[in-house]
Amino acid sequence: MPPGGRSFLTRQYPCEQCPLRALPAFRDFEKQELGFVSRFKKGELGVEKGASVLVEGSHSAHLYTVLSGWAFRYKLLADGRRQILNYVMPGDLIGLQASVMGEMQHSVEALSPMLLCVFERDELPLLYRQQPKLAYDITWLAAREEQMLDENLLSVGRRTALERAAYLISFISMRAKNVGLNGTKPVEIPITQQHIADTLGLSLVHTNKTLKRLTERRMIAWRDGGCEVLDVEGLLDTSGWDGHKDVRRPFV
Amino acid sequence: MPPGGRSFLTRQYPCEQCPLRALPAFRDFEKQELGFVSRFKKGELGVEKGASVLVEGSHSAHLYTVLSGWAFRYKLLADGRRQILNYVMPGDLIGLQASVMGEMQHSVEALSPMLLCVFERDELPLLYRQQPKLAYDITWLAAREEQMLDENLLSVGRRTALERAAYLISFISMRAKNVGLNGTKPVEIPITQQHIADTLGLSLVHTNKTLKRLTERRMIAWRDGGCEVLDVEGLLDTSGWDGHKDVRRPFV
DNA sequence: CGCGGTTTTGAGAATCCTCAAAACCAGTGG
DNA sequence: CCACTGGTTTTGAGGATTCTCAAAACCGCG
Repeated sequence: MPPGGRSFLTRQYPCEQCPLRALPAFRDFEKQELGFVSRFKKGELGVEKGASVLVEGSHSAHLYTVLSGWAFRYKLLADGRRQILNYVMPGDLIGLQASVMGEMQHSVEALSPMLLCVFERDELPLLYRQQPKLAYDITWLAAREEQMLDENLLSVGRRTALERAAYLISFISMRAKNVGLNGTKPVEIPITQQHIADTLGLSLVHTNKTLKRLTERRMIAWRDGGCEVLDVEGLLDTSGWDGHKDVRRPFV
Repeated sequence: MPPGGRSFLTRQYPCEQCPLRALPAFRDFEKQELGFVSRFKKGELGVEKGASVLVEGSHSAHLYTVLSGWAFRYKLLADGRRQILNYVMPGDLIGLQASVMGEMQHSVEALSPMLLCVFERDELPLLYRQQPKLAYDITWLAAREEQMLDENLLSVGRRTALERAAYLISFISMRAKNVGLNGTKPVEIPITQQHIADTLGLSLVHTNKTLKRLTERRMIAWRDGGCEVLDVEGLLDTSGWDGHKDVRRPFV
């Protein structure tokens, strides 16, 4: 049972009918791979909004793939300062660090209700032995996470507050659209300005004033506790970011 | 041939006599793994200080493990602002992103003369098929890089200038000591204050003033174009960082 | 209606930036 | 041997950004 309470177990989605597989963003599985993953998967874990999925310092016995919902990864300093490292969306793998290296060095918290596929950490070596292609996919995912972190670090280190905010929102928005969150409607991101502040490395007050400028330019709007993205092109433009090429990506 | 000029090829160190293997920081290989890596290795590449090892946007056909020397990974914004993402030391793998995902999203530049083991990107799938343990090691290395980036991002986003500087220098120093750079003498880091500034997300001037405070506290000293670390404990203390547990780590 | 969480606004203070110039230092060529 | 050069470090000063403190406004929910 994960820390942070409020969770439940189910077994609703057999891998053969995985809702993610239908999305064009993800690569197809071979039948044999599908069979392996199906055995590899131990069930589904539901977590409520605000619940901790993983906490820093723990030795989680599990590895998860997000089926639905949003979350974020973060670290804390001793006095409570928080840095959000990245956001987690459907198809993303969480807990790989602990699985591979032994201990979580960051925490993960749900931004919305989530459904997670549960895998056993101890069976990862088996996957590497029997499914080299899947093993390669896992490395692919790790490399992608690293790439996103590189970009985030560039942003926090070298972009201005306005550029940072525009970059972050367009980045999240594009990722969300890519995995079909919110369907075709304008993307709504379920976060508070405090989350944004803790991602950008800014104070809440200054973040608010920065977002106001984006709001005035009609690029975003704040609706019932979330950020609605109105003009991704405009955001990309003010951030000075190219955007991602969305290649077809693997997941497990 | 890598971009950035000034490089040469050799074949001096058979894997069986790899100088890294003697270090206590690295795990041992089984004979069979050693044989594979030995065939996997195509030769050695020497690069001079200041040379580009990899550049953003390229599709490098190679993957490297650092045998000796220092380097750094970085990204640039369109107007020239630079963010250094991490430093590269012996035993580190570089170019994995391009190998796995197709294109480099960052550049790598040598801080000192370096010697690199050269591998073929195209043979990586073969490694995954025949050597699951090595494949696992590569994932381990990717997860470790991610972990370092997380910590760097926390630093740049949430630590004060003084904490950041102290964290960075103690971090580099501990890594360097771990892989035996500079032997047992106090670690000397071959970087300029501009590098530090671009790592911390600060201006050169403010970085200089911040480093001066560390110098006055006798924690560091600047000697012939590099940073000498005098008091790691003091640095750790002022940074509010725990330091790394140094587990025995793999390399390829 | 009251409550807790979130957003918004104002204001003064601290941090950090840019501009500018000097000092320093190793290497080069005269 | 010395002057010159380019890169790096150091210092000063004014200005912009960002921070903290504080309070008000807003809003969904019980």
